This record gives sequence, C-alpha cells and structure tokens, in this order.
Amino acid sequence: MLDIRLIREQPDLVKSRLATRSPAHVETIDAILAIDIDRRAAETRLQTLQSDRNRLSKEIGKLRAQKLDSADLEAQVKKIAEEMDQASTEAESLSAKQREILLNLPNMPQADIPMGRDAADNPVVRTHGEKPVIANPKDHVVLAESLGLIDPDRATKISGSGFAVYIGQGARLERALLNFLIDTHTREHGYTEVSTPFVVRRECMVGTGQLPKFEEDMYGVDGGGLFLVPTAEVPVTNLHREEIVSAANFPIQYAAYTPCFRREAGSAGRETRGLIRMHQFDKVELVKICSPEQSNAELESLTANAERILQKLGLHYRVIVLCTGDMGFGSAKTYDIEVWAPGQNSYLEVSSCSNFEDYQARRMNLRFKGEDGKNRYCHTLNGSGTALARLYVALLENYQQPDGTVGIPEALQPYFGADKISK
RNA sequence: GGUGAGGUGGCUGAGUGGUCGAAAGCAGCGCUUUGCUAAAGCGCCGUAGUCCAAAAGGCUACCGAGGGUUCGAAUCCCUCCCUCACCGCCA
Repeated sequence: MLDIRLIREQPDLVKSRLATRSPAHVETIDAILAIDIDRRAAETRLQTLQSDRNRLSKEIGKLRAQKLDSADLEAQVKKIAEEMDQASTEAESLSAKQREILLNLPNMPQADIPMGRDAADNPVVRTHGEKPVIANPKDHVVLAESLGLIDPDRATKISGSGFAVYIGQGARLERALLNFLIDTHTREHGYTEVSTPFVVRRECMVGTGQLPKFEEDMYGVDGGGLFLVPTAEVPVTNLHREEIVSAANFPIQYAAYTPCFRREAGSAGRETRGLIRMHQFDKVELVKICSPEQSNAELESLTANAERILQKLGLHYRVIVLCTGDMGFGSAKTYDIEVWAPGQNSYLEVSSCSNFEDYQARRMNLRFKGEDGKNRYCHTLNGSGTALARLYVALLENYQQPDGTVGIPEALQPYFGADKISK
C-alpha cells in the first residue's frame, strides 16, 4: 500500500512511477486525491462535532452534580448527535473508499527498473553455466512416467487436473530436494527455518497483497475466512504483522517449506503439461525483513542465495530483471531466476526474488524503532529458494541419460541415497 | 465440544457511568548528587488521525474487535475473536 501522504505531497512523482506499469493509474491517483480532500473535510467536521459534544456533556455532568437543570444542554447534545451520525457515516464511507483504492493500487517500481510491457521486455542480467548437449531430449513427463516417478492418471482421479502424485523414487526425490534446499539455506546462508500453518486468515492475505485484488486465484476454506497459502511468503512475512520489531535483529531471515495452492484461474491451457503449472506444488521460500537502507543490498544477497541452489545442482540458468510492465503487484524490484529445461527447449522460472520495500509492511503495520525513536515501516523481501516442481522438471530433463536413467547431482546424492534413478 | 475465569499503555497492575489517555510499580530516556561498577532525588516517557504554510500548539479517536443503551461508556447490554483452567474427545 502506498503512503497517502506521499501521494498527497508528491502526486506527480507517484503518477509518473505508476504510469510505467500502466497509464491507467494516473486517473486513479487523481480520483484518490479528490477523495482524500473530501475525507479529511468530513473527518474535520465530525471531530468538531465530537469536540462540542464532549464539552457540553462535561457541563451537563457539572450541572447535575450541583442538582441543577441540564435539559437545555441535553437537547443541544442530542441535536449534535444527530449531525454526528451523518458526518461519521460520510467520513467512514470515504475512508473505506480510499482504503479500497489504495489496497488495489500496485507498488511503484524503483526508478531504475527498465521500462517494458511484458515478459518479452525483461533484460537478462547474467547467466550461469551452459546448456547441456542432449540429442533429442525427452521432456520430464516422458522421463518420469517411464521411470515410474509420478502417476498423473491417479492424481487426476483423486484431485482433478493440476495435481501431482509422486511415487517411490519419485516421492523420495521430492523429499530429498526439500531437505537439500532447507539445509543449504539454514546451514550456509544463515536463514532460520520456520514451519507454519498452511491455512491463514484473510488479513494475512491482505497484508502481503494477495487480497483483495486476487481472490479468484486463491483457495478459500471455512466459508472464506481462511485461505490455503499460495506461497510461504504469506504466513512467514505475517509472523511479525502488527509488531514493532527490533532493528538489532536485522536482517530477519526465514526459510520455510510449504506446499503452495493456486487456482490459476484464467491460465488454463498455458504451460499445463506435466509438472510445470500446478494447483499444488512444494516450495521453499526465503523471507527477509530489514530496514529501508538495507533492502536493496538484501535483495542481491537473497537472489544470490537462491542462485546458489542451481549452482550446487549444476544447472544452467539465467537471471532476468522484470520490466515495469511485468512486475508483480506489490514489488518495487524483482529478479526472476530461470533454469534451462532441455525437454521444454526453454527456460523455466524457478524463483522470483522481490523487494517490496514498505508496501507490505504498511499493509500489515510492521514497523521498527528508528534511531530517532520514531516508528518506521520495515522493508520486506522474499524469493523462492526454490520452487520444487519446476526444479524437479529441470533435474530430470538436464540429467537424462541415453540409457533412459536420470543422474543425480553430487550435492543431492546424500539426500537421495543413490547416484541415479533407474527402473 | 462443555463449564468457569479473563483480555487495560513495553511489562506488571488499579480503575463498575462524567473531572480517565487512564493510579501505582517496573523498564526506558534526561538531569542532579554521592561515589567504585551501584544507589538516591527530580523530570520526561503510548499510538494514530486531523487542523495550521510550518513550528509551537489545538482537537479527535483508541482500555481485544464490532454493534447498542446514554446528554456522556474502559466502566452497562449484545455478538464475535482470543487467552487461561478443568472436563470430554482425539493424531
């Protein structure tokens, strides 16, 4: 959520930065400024009435204490109360309207984010490794089915399309990856492991920005009061919602595994083959909470931490920076890490690392005490470290052997318990 | 799920209709004094919104959340959430 004060005091700055996402935001800013003026006028009116009421009510108290007649004053206050009803209805409605617009307004991209319309405009920042030479690469679905790692038909039978059943070595590989990821981030990168509930309350979803705008993409349970987590970002970042955390602990760093549940409404037919786009997939998420001064440097280290996974697994990848038109709703800057998948003949996004600056912190009222003793909003960041299903795809497709087996990278062997997967 | 008790400022904890944003203590900050690693005295010390060009200052709201009663609510009533204790059930 953007700061209404910033919008009020520097509307042109906010407009120009939001316009890099979409020109339509300019009108929204004008609308919100108009509402802001009305809202403050209504609140001032209400406060004046409240002040009058309080003053008169105190006088009534004094008169009654002296056993004097207070009927006149009481009539006056009663009249004020009627006006107050109207004023407070107006103030509340304007305030709710303003909040609604603010909650649906995306974050401002940082000034140096490349301009662009969509994914085609995302510049490559760096690449690592080389594409392996594989003649007629098979895709992961063929590989996994022939090795008996997954059972798509039964997955569909029990849950419908977009769900996976892993079996035998296939399930073990998933679990091995999970432990490898968590161990790497906690032992080598200094993150604290955290295990959270997989369902969260509505206000958490608002806090990290999934709601109110993207409700149709989420799985609601319990009549809409609770939601299945679409990413561990939601429960983990919200651990400190409504808190004033100590800056002495900055950067706070958490690594968490959760399954991720996404309806993927509107993306039917896109990248739907195999394990690439699922309604449920496993992911290890990295979350950082820090000061505004630290957040850009922390984004670099968080991205490097996620990259380290692919390096250890010997996978070729590239890092891109998302252009203004392709950035996520709440982000001020995002790097995507894309791993090469020979069977797809394309790169697959396995991590998205974002600096949200104070956008989420303001929504969830997450603050720290500044050196001057004033409360300031924290900056929050998160990134996948990494998504499991797509990493799984990349492993199978990159390490497929001519004899039909799949090799296991050395770093993963202690976790998997073997150096290859064969029938 | 049942019964009972309770949710007040960073913490502990008073306060059952008006002078209460809220006693007191602890913690924190500042000053003074004595001095050996501490003590005493004094003062300050919640959050947010809003008014003013701004500062100073004013006003408003907030005692778990939301509604109601009343001229006036931390205090009375209703609903919900949460915590604790015991009972029941249970991986």
